[in-house]
Amino acid sequence: MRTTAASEYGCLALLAIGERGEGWCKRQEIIDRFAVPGAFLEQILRKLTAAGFVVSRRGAEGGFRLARPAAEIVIADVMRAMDGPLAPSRSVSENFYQPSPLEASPAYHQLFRKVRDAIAAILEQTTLEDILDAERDHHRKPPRAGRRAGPRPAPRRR
Amino acid sequence: MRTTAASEYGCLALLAIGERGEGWCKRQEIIDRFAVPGAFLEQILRKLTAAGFVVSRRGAEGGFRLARPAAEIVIADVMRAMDGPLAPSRSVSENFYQPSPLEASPAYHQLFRKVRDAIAAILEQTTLEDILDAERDHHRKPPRAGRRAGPRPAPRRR
DNA sequence: TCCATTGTTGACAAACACGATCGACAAACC
DNA sequence: GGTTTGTCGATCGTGTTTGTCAACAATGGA
Repeated sequence: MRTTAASEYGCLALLAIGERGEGWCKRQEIIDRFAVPGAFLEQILRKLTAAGFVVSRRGAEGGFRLARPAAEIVIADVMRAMDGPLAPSRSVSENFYQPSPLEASPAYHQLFRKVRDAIAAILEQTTLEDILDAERDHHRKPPRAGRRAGPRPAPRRR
Repeated sequence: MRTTAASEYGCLALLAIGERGEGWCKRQEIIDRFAVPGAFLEQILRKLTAAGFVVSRRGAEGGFRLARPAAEIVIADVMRAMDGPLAPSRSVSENFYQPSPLEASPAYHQLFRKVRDAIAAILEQTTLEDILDAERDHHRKPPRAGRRAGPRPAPRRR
């Protein structure tokens, strides 16, 4: 039940790019920050551009920038663009359906659909902005064992 | 975020074996019922045996039988035995941990862990007995478009 | 104008996992 | 003994994943 490295790297790249805000984020910055193989990242950035998550600019002072507000970039969409289906089996995928012997068992079919829905529910509800916020939060308070107290900051939902 | 065919076939095999109750279920029966490639299924049955889910008997009238009550066979364990980690990334796996660049981002790391937990929650809670029950249920009432009483039959989309 | 920087493109290739097959063998039953 | 059925180990093609490379194009600055 694994994602690919491409999906992980893609998400991380968006994080690095998003943190730069209006500025242009160079590929090299991403490489330095997350220690991902540069030549591979290049391919991933291409995909992110093609999928419309980021825009690019060449030349000195070039780089990548988000194509739209972070709040409008849904993680589920990012992973689908990189990886294909979120669903554990294509036979229960909304967007990439394909038949499979699994369908011969209604019970399993429904179980797998439940798994798919659970995954989708989380990933569809999370935007890049949520990630950026959480990352900033985490920077402010060094990683402690206990999770914060107090009246939670109102879960940000799109 | 996919499972392998081996995992699907393994689950289906257990279903077929479980349905035979005390009797010995031959490989051929499983092949006939689910249209899975026989030689491949053999490998899967070997794994299921090695993992202690089923026991086997050779010779004419041989076959496979559950090694313990269906209620004690947890689907999560089955899939782990077939596929490895349930987690979407090894960096958030409880049982198969490995480092990954993802850990450089606490926000993503937590998000992925949430996904892992959601998957595990469903699969750890479901036993083969649940599947057997659901399958029987489904047999009693022929596959109709509408789910029981309720207002609209909720358009079946895939 | 020319150069350094940076993204763009397409092709390529190594490594690995997946899905599947085969042949020889071992037990159980008739 | 022969048939049925599971066991084992090896192998293998294919596709995907991960990663590299070289040539090219645009941008900004000297």
